[in-house]
Amino acid sequence: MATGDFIRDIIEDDLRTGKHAGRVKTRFPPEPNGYLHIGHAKSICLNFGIGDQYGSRTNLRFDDTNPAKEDVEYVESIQHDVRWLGFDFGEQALYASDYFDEMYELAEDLVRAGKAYVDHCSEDEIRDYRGSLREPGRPSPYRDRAVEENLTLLRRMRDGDLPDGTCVLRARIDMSASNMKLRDPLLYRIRHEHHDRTGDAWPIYPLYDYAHPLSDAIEGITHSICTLEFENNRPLYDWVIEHTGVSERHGFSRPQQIEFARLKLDYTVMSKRKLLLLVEDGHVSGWDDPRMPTIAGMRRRGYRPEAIRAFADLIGVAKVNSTVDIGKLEFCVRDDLNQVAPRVLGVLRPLKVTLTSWPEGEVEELTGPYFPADIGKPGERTIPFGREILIDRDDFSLDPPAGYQRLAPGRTVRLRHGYAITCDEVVEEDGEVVALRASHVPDSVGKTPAGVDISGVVHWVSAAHAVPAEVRLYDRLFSVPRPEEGAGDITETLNPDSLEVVGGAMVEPSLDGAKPGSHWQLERVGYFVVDAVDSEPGRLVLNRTVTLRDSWTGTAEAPAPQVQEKSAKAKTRPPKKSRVEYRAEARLRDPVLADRLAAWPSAYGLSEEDADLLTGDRPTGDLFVEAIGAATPAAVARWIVNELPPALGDRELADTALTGPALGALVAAMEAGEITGPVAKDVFAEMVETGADPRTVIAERGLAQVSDDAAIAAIVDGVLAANAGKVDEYSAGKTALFGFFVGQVIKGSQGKANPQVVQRLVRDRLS
RNA sequence: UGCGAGGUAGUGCAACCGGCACCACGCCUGGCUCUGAACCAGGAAAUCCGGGUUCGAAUCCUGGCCUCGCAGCCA
Repeated sequence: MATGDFIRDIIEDDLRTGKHAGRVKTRFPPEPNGYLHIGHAKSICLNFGIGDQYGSRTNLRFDDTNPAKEDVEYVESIQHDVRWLGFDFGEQALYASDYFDEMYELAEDLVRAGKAYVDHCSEDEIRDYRGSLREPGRPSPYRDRAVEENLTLLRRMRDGDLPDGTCVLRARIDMSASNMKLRDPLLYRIRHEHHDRTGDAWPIYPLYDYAHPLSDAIEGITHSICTLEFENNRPLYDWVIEHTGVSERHGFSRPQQIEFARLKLDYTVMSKRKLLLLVEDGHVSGWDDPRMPTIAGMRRRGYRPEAIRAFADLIGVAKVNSTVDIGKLEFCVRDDLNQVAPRVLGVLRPLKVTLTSWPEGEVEELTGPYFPADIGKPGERTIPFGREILIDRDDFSLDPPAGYQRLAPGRTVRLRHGYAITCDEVVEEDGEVVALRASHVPDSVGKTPAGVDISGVVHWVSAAHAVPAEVRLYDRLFSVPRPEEGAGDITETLNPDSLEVVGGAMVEPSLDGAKPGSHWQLERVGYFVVDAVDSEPGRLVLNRTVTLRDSWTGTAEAPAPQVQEKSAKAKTRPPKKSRVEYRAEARLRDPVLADRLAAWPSAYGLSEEDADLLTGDRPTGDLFVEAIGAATPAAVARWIVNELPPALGDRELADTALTGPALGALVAAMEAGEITGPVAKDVFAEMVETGADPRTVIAERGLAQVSDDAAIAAIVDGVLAANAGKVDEYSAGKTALFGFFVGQVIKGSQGKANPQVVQRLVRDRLS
């Protein structure tokens, strides 16, 4: 189920143009400093999904460049989670540290080429020299050190001669770049630190901006997909690959970095730091606490990989930062479990019901299928039934509200898969209902005797046969939708009811000995999983994965309050310099432009706005002047203002073959009605490309406007005949289709049909 | 503030070259039902704002507004 997102669009384009010689290769590059969470799952599904789709194996590569923060515990859990999600990265994961030798060699190359230098500034000095968002940085005093000296120093760094923090290796790019990432970024820092894989071999470690592009290039990655916050790093990514020549060295095309929006979810947090805090401060039982958005937590909660992958599919991939409604995840989980979880009976808070009409000691074996008919799966189990049964307290009401479909005094309900029973008597103690006495309706299993009025269906277990279970009811971790946006500590908004342990639950005997990790639906209650950690023979522990959807609006609890506290970050930014100002400045510098602005509106009948746009630079204005010979100046101006920029793309006017006289001729032809607007745009595109003469193109291709009723009517009839269904919809009131018909006719004429004539004829035919 | 990215129903995501605003979750109605589930049918609900180009603008031009990211020897 390949969804077409913007990344796959890029890949398709690259495949068409042969950019990477037909190869597609992606990677997932986690830093082993925490457990994977649902946000990573989105990225994993994206990268591995693309790999699967294009038949290439996706690399799992650990970005292990900072030994101080990383741990083998995480590399193991990450591999386990990726495999559990259903993805294959081969026998071995890869490691950035495997490329340390080559990275170092390339660093020496950079130094030799004068593109990197060793800087002895302190951390504070480096920050200071870097400047700020508004001021450019200043060169470090060490920036122009001799190549030989840099080389010697770099080798001393590598040899471990220098203590931590004495110096760093920096790329020599541009200290005044407006993109801060380009202000001589750090490549290597000294860290006398033991590394899990390279041991004590290296006292220096590369930084992300250096290690990451090199790792991608070495592995022959074609599309390096990362999150939005790395957009500013892309020029640096490209710089490293270009100036080290690493791709060429390995015989690969250069990888392309593409950024997408990371996943955010309601009612939870996603940053590793905050998750770690929840674990360390004991707000949850560990990384795999079922309330955690970690893969491990969701697994223990009972989410299956299928559900997580479906979720990744559902939310799509885009460049807009957005927060996904956690209900979508729950939908995917239910949708998945609905197909696979056998249905069984269990009561959370038992209320004893004695069936006075049922003989003491008599047990009947009822049977119930594991799946409802629409799932279409086989299997059934027996359910013992006796004089004493247990139902859920929630299924009885002394004073039932309107529409209540459960048990109440005098009412009759169906016991799921069993008899109908009627509540005869309520046993109360201290004003509390402690038990019920009821009678069964004879011969009501599988049928309803005439005259019996059944209020609803209720789940139950036999008191004598049921097995006890500990049930853990999980709910969202936070009580507010955006815990990270509040002013204070995130722990202040933790949901106090995110875990409720129900000790006295009773489930049907078939659940005795259920396998840890197995999924069940307790009918009318929810989906549950047998806890993989705490459940053992003789002690059944069930985690509620997700509730059943509940569409009963009768007494539905009020929806969680939508706390809106967006003011926290609603600081308004000062306005930035607009393009108007740039044009105004240009006119200040160049009196010719200023004169043009002053003179042209009255001289040529231009609007102030068009005049402004035409006089921001010389070439645009020159083009205008050269073009107005044959055509009306205002029309030429409109064309330059509206049609030139999209035709230009990133090019400068001077880089195209477009000339003023040719443009004038085109506009004149259009004004004279010789050609239509759409045709003019096509011709214009070609003029920009090749410098063709518009008259020649029009004549040679026969692009003259068609206004002849008969010719157009023929096309109209053809279009209406080919879209009979749409015509019916139109007659039925869908008038928005009018534009569709007009568009089809104009396309049918290759854009040559006079639009007014088309409109008139379509209108005639349709009425 | 310099630079970069972005703004389509409540939510998420589409609409290649200007021509039917798509789909899904959620919500509301109804149907079916021995799960108030599932399933089926129907419905309400959106192009950030202003101006312009065009027969026609979510899409092109233009002005504005709003949001996010960048000043770690983190990634």
